[in-house]
Amino acid sequence: MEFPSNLKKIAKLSDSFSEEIENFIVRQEVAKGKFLFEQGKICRHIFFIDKGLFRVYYYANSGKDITAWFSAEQTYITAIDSFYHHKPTNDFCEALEDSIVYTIKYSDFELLLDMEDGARLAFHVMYEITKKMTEFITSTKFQSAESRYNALIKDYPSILQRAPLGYIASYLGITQETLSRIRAGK
Amino acid sequence: MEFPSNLKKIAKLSDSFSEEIENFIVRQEVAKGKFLFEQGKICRHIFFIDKGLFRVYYYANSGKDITAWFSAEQTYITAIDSFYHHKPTNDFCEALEDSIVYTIKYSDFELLLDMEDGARLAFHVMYEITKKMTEFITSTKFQSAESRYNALIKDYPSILQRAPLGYIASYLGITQETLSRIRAGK
DNA sequence: ATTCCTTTTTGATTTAGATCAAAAGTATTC
DNA sequence: GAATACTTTTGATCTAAATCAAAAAGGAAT
Repeated sequence: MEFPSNLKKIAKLSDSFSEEIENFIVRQEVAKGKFLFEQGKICRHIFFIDKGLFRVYYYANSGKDITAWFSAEQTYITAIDSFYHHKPTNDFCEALEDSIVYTIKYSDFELLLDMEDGARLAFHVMYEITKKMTEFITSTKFQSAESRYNALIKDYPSILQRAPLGYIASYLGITQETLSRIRAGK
Repeated sequence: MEFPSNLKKIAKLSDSFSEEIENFIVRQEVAKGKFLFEQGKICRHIFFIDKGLFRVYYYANSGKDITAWFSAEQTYITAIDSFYHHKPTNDFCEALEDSIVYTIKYSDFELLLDMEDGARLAFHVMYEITKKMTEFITSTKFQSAESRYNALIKDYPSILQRAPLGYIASYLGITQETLSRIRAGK
């Protein structure tokens, strides 16, 4: 299992704890088009993506669906508010490719929290999520659509081959038409 | 001390741990205009605001300063990447009012992580930060300047009396002129 | 008061990106 | 292959918000 050994290093986990983790983590194959969580339901897991690509999205009041996030290899996804407070989420998380994830369910996560080094894991996971959000927020304020697009393909070059244009556009907060024009070089 | 007793309930901490916390938490008065952290320096604390108001901001390439966050009573602030990895932050955090904060330094935070219930604290703090960010990101995508403004004053009514218009405008990602016109009702 | 300085408002113009609409490409299925 | 659906591009127009500029309104200091 690739995942815990990476984690152990990054989150500075002890040998015993990272062995222990394996008892709680479940490997899961997710076919393209399947969902990790859905609007109206409770998200009961944290997911670590080993392979594949996911899109988190929601429906705006206007009715159109808006991409909140993409998540690919070596990142975490969950609907944090739903996971933590056991309440329905407003988001969908769909596999855009056949994927493999490692999952941990809330009750096991709670057990891990109470173990030695559990805090390091919790903090690490939340840190990674927070960092991604911080970068995104900074990248949107007062940046033109074009520079946001350039920033995306710089640190995520494969996204263009892997996701439809419309999904990418709403992630960037622009319309598909505008994104198409940007790509064409105006 | 008000802070730990709140925290104990919210983050489901044990009696002994929430007593223990008090040994690590330092109360600090921060005069208006003073900084909790600054660009180029390492942010070595997590701050919990008991009273007052802070603005986190950075300088864009254009040279203008942009408000990343406001933080008022009962919220946490830190420069998470700097705090976790001991590297210089890019942000400033300035007190907009005479304020009182509770601080914990990294080395003590590490000690807490290793204690029983430390994970609950870590997860709780990070959860609160993440939640705020998620809401902000959702509120910006495809929302007009006016509705973003309305959303802000709805869950933060006092901000108008407490922060200059220019700071609020850059937080919303709009110019001060536009915000002024929105307030005037066009 | 008067002056100086900061913050906010108002006005005129420009522009990035939305919207509406249709055409062109690319896949998938029969 | 034609027929069907998506997906992406191109075109024309419209609009929200930026930009540039200056006036007004508040505060603080003399």
